[in-house]
Order: sequence, then C-alpha cells, then structure tokens
Amino acid sequence: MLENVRSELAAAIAAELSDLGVADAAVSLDVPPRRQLGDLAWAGALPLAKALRRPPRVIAEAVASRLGVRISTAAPDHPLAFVEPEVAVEGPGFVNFRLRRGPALAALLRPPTRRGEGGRGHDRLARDGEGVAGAETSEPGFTPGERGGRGGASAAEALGGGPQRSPKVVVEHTNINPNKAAHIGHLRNAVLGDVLVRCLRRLGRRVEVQNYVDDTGVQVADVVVGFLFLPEARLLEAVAPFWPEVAEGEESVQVRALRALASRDGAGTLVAAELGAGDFDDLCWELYPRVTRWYDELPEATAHRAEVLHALEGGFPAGFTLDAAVQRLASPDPRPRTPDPEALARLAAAIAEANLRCHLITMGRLAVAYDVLPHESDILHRGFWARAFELLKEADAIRLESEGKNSGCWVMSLAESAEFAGMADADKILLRSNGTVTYTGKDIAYQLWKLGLLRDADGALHDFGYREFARFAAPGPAAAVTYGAGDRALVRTTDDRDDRLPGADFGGGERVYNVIDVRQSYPQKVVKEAIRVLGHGDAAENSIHFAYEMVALTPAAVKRLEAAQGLDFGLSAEDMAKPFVEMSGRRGIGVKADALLATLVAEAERAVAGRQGEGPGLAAADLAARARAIAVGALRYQMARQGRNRVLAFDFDEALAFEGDTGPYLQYSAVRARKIFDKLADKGLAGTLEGDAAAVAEVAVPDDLWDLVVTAARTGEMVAKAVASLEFSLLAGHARDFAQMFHKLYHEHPVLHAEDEATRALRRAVFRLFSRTIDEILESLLGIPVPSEM
RNA sequence: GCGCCCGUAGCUCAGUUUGGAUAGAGCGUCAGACUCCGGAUCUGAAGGUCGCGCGUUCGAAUCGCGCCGGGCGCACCA
Repeated sequence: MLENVRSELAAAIAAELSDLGVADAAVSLDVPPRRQLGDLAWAGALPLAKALRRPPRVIAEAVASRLGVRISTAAPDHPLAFVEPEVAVEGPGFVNFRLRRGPALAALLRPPTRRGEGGRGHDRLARDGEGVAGAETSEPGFTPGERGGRGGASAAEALGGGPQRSPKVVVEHTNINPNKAAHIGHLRNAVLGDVLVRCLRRLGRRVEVQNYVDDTGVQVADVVVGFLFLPEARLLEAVAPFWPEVAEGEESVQVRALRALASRDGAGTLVAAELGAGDFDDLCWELYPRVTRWYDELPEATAHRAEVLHALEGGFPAGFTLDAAVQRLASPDPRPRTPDPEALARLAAAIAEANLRCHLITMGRLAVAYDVLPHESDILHRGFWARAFELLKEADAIRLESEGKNSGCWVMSLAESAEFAGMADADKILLRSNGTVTYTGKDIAYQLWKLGLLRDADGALHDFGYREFARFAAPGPAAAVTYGAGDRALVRTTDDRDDRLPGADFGGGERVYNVIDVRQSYPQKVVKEAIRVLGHGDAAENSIHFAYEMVALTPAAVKRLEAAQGLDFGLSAEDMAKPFVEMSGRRGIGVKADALLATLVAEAERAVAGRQGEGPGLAAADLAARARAIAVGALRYQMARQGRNRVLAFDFDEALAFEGDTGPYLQYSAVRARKIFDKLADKGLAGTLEGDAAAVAEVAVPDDLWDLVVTAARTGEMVAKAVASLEFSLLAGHARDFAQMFHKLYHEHPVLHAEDEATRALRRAVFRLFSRTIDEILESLLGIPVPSEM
C-alpha cells in the first residue's frame, strides 16, 4: 500500500514539476526523520532552487498547493486518496505529506485480493500490501527485456507459485569443504545466503539454491592421508573417542579405522542426527589438524597428499563399493605403501559424503535448505573444464605461455580490464604446466553452467547427470529442515549424463549470486572477467559476488576454547593482543556450529525452565522445542544483524545473550502479540479482521500506534533495499525497531482492559497488523522460528 | 608497493549505495515501573571533536582528495 502511494505521489509531483517547466525530474520520496513532520516527504525543491532561480520554499509551496487539488479530486480507489489533501511545507523547503490513517490502516489489514478479483485500482493496492510490486522499483534490475515485463504478470505469477518460464535466480552458498565439521564462519555464509534466498522469494523471484561440494580438493585428501598414513598413535587419539571399537584389535590402527568406517557406513550409523553426539564431522575436525601438524614436522609426508590428490582426479568406477575399497586398502600388509588409486578415490568419496551429510543436518537445524549439490568431482569427470577450455581458446581469452615464470601454463590476461588496472602481474593461470586445472579454471566452467552458457559445439547444454541424494521435509517457513522423511528431493550431480531425474532442471540462472567471503574477491573477479571476455557482458553483470567479511574469534573466546578443551593453540602474545584471532581449520582453532548450537539450547532450556514458576512442570518435548527455537533465533539474528563488510569477532557472552538486541527479543515480541489474541479469544473479545478494519476506517489513530502501522507498511521497502544492497542488517534493524515499538506500546495500550470497545477495536487492529507482520519478517524472511511460548 | 574493507557513546554495533530536518540501538553504569494481555519487557539519567585535515554543496557521518590507525587480498592452494 505504502509503496503504491509513494510511486503515485512521485508521479504526481513529476507531473506538477513538468507544468512548472522542469522536465523529467527524478522524484523520490523519503520518510521524515520524525513522525510529527508527516509520513512522506519530498526534499526535491531545494536542489531545484538554483535551476529555477527561485527560493526553494516558493517552489515547494507552488507544488504543494497544486498537489492539494490533485489529491482532493483523486478517485476513491486511487492510491492518492490515502493522502491528506493538506500538504505542509516546512523548514527550508521540505514538502511533507500525511496519510489518512484510518483508511490506510484498514487497507493494510485486509488480506490482499488475488489477481483477477476486484477492480484494477484495488488490486494494485492489494498486491502491494504484500510488498511485492512496490518493492521492485528500487532493486537494480535485470536488464530490461530479460525479466518478462514489469509489474502485472511477473509479480502476480510469483505469488501464485510462478510458471516454470519466469527467470531464475541461482544462489550458491554454504560450500563447506567436506573434510570437517562446520564452524561459525560457515554459519555466517549459510545464514546470509539463506536470508537472501528468502528475500528474493518474497520479491517474487524463482530461486534455486546450490551448495557446491569440493570433494576432490587437498582438504579431503588430507583426511584420507590421516586415515591411511598418519602415525598410529595420532590416528588412534583422533578416532578412538568416536569409534571405541578401534581402540583394540590385531590389525593396524589404520585398518581398524577403515573397517570401522566401512561397517558404520554399511549400517547407516556413520552419521548421527543427534545434536551433541560426537559425529563423523567431529572426528574429522580432530583428525585434520593432526595431519597438517604432521606435515609441518615431517615435510616429506606431503608426498602422500600429492599421491591421494592424483588418485582423486582419476575417480573410481561406478558400482565400486566402500567395502571393496577398504578390502583392497586393508588386505596386503599392515600399512599399505602403494594404495590402489581407485580405492583411495572411493574412500575419499565416502569421507566427503559423510561430512556433507553432517553439514546438511547442521544447516537443517537452522532451517537452511538446498535444491542441488553440484560436486567438483562431477565437474571434473563430466568434462566441464575441457569444454570451457575450448570456449576460452576459441574466444582468444587465454594463451599458452612459452617463456617467463608462467612458461608452460595457459593464462588469462587481465591487463586489458579496468578492474585489474595497476596490477603488477595481470595474468591468472588457469591450466598448470603439469596439465591440471586450477580452482579458478574449474570455477569458470561452473559459473558458465550456472548461467546456462556452457554449451557444446552443437549448441546443446553441457549438463550434469543427476540423482537423488536425500529426502527432506520443512514443515513451516522457519521450521527445522529434517532429512529422511519428507517428500522433497535434494539432488546431487553425477558424472554420467545418462543419470536422468524427472523434472531435474538446474543451472541456467538469469542471475547468479555467489555467497563467498571477501577474501575470495580476486578469483571471483577473474571468473566474472572470463564470462565477459567470452562475449557474455550481460551475464557477467549478473554474476554477483555476495562478499562478506570473515568471522574471527575474540581473544577471550580463544581462551575459553582452550580452557574447555584443555588445549593450547600456541598463539603468540602478539596474536592474543589483537582485537580478533582468525579461525583456522588446519590448526583446529574454531567454534563448531553444532557445539555452539548445543550450548545455546542448553542455556535456553535453563532460561525457559527458570521462568516456568510454580505450576506443573513443562513437558520435556515442549521445553526442548522452545529452547531449540530460541537458540536458532539467537544464532541467526546474530549472523544477520551485522553489516556484511565488518569482521564479526565472535564472543561467547555476546552470542549467548538473550536480552536486548537479540533474536529472542524479537521472538518475544511475536509471542507476546499472539498471547494478546489468545487471551482475547478466551474472553470472547477476539473480534474479526473485517470488523476491526471497518471500525478503524473512520477513526483517529494516535501518533504512537500510527508509528507502528507505518513501520509495518515499510517492510516491503526494506526487503527490496536489503536485496539491492545485499545488506541484511537493514532488515534485521527494521525488525528490531518494529519489535521495540511494539514492546513500548504493549505497556501503554492494553487491549483486554481497554476503556471502551472503540479503543479496543483500534488497538486490536494495530496489534493484529503487528502480529501478522512480525511473524512474516521473522519466519519467512529471517528464518527465525517463533515458538508457541517462551 | 598496488587493490579492497573498517574507524560513529566506556564496550558491541546500526545509519554511508539515493547527501536533508534534533546522529540511533543494545550491553554496561545509576535511578525507577501499575496486585492489571508474561519483567527475555518498559520509563528516565549520564555518555558523541561521527579517526584527522582540506574541498564540493543551501546542507556532509554520508560525496571527492590527502593523511593516520587497523584488517584482508594480490599462488602453477582451494
């Protein structure tokens, strides 16, 4: 509603200006800093003063008086009819507008009508009540013509689920190396990505979520090395706490560990779904730093890494089971000296898959879900790079160096791009002299596929094969995603194009967001540049690196970790004096996502139980569900509220706070609002939405309640602004301001004990709007569940 | 060296992309809140050279230039 009024008002001002001799003025309406000044403001008279050679107030007054006429003669169903005809000129030349509060509130309350019902004007208002149509105006758009038309069709279709042909947005996020447990840095990535996805969907976009799995990189290779080559005592130390059966036996520790891995995989117990239980990714979290420490002590041990890496690139035949692989690795002698490459690749795949499943469960707890899991091994084996290499050569985008330090490499020259101007060495190696492709090379191929631009010579799409990876269910907008029981398929890629899955239609995004931390800016620019030099300028512009700063630890957090684990990370006094300490999976320095969540759940349980008072105790299941919701709310809000360009220095006390500027504060406002309606219903005072809307239409709304109404109405604007700038701190701040206003009003405007029925109807109407809006902001947009009670 | 980011209250941060009216929260500190829809709440107080300087502008935390301090990039790693 607000957005339509805004755009119509802007159009009206532009029309008046053109009568005054100013053609094509760009008119934008602001919200005044204080509500007493009005609901909307136009500051454009000030900059016009010079051009028109008249004082700004004179211009403002001319526009204001003419607008007054236009507004008072507007048709009743026109958006301008929601504006008070008295237009004020204040200060040096601000033009301030007020809304007709009663009618505006009534319009906001009424559920939006579907397209095709009702009159045209009414329909426009209704759709905008959802924040969709108006929201589009400030998003930097798809290039015109790509999007299937502004307004009508696309917005309305999206609300109804959308036709398959509307442009797709691909969002890639999470992308955790499948060699250890997820930590809080990955959490920031996943939450930012997930909130982006939710906001895009709110704006009516068709969105596909990809979680890229780097299953053939050195990180996975290092864990394979850990299982096969790490000195026995060290391997045992990492594995035995998780797999007691490895502690004893005749065979070597390596073989015992491999057998345990295979038998647990066969029994389906390799991955546990219990929060707090030591899982496979926790085992790897212990094992991986031991491997890197071993390399530091014994540099020649890195030869094992190279050997494994090479084996991973070769892959393994379809149908080769983990049991068979372990058999080959275990049989000949206690410690295999020359392992079978295929068996190594099969083992690596099992390790990567188990870690991936752990990550999916971790993210599922936080209501983060995906559509497809592209695997690096499939990019390799499906020949994505080979095809991209041909395209790059055809376009003369790369060249083979015959001398200098890059001799023998295929490089892409960046010297001609303005983006890379001033660089000492403006060449990026894509293919090494030993014939292997770099990560950036693979990423270019992957990005081409994401954009639907990886095509064979005959024009056919060069695509993956697909198979189902898991089934999952997510009962509500912000409810935990649970694997194993639902009817929605999570798909992974395969390297066999004959693996067809009905309805599988992935990649080919009109726009692609890559959620990756800011340290990857350089390679991301290279990828974008490659798309551009291949002749896809528009696609390059629609390849967006959603960059955010890293998560680090405060020195206090590091000390707490060391104390809790009885470890010494060996950081220098200089390091500990810095404002933050970088996490390092290699060194085992970090806060695991699940461990943090478990701590939060425990704290929340204590808090919930503590406020139960005397009455009958809360059922354990209720307690757990509430605590889980609160923990997730605290965590997601902490990740979303901070601007993306600022390093997030993680601190336990801050993370465990439930009061003030926190997720639970927001959740409490939503619970409180619902509670009002529960109580009203008990007393038979609930009223109806239509009744309240009708009652409110003719009534005077006081300033403080009106503030809450306007804030609710601005939600769509905030979503659009957040997406346009990729700053979700804006949305988090909006939610906080909104909840804060409600908490204040809650004390001053009792509903149940209102003085009279008219007062009650008004308060009920305003709080109804609040309740509906905060639920939507939290659950649908921020992914924060609202518990039934707290 | 080159590039990007950060610097706002004692602390942690919004606000900077589109310049606008009296720069906002939370934590912490101090003082308070009705037998009343839940105190994870609310009210009040104290707390600011928006890192520094110059410039543009009717108007600068916001734009430009130059400094200072801090972080991160600039691999035949991923």
